[in-house]
Amino acid sequence: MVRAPYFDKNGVKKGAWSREEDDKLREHVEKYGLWNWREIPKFAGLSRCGKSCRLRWMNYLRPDVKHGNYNEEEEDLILKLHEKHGNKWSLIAAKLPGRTDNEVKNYWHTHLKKRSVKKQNTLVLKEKCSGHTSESEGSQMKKEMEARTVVSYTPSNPILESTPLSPETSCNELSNLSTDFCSKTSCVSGLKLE
DNA sequence: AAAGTTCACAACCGCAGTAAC
DNA sequence: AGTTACTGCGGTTGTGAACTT
Repeated sequence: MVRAPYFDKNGVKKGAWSREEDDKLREHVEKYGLWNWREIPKFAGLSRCGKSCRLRWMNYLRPDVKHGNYNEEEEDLILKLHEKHGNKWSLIAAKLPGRTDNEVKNYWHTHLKKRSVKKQNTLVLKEKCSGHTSESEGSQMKKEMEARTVVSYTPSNPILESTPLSPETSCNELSNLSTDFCSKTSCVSGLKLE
């Protein structure tokens, strides 16, 4: 699950942290506090760069950090805050006690992104549908969106790449995905959605 | 059972902001 | 005012586990 430990050309260790390294860092920080991340690894007897130590401490070793087990409240809060602030992970994490920006970011990408995209697409579709009153306009729009789905389905489409599609995926869902991608990328395929 | 694919997440990289000199 | 060093942030990558074919 994590990168295997290795040494770079400068003899600095990288990759997954061992239990022993964690203990050394924790012990040093508890004893002397946080003062200079560049110096801490030297004094703690670690072959790591300061940046790596800082990340390890901030995200996993800090005593107040909790891992996993996100409840619904937290999920909703992340979604709301992301809607409001965008990818300001440190800002979002600050509102969630015990959560780190890295963890929130990972959680959003793996669990909440799909929900967020779907929600946005539903809203966009609702708005568009409410603007088309006649039946012919509605069916015309449906055709248009289905056409966009074909145009937008390329390997470079990040939304589609990140969203698994089953054979049962409806045309509407596909349209939603392409719609979202278009709006996000200023419509690469040249079909603009206003 | 083996091979291929997707998921989950720890860790790295590069950049920007800021403080110190 | 310019340069350097340090820190923090967000994007991205690497890889083992889990799942599917």
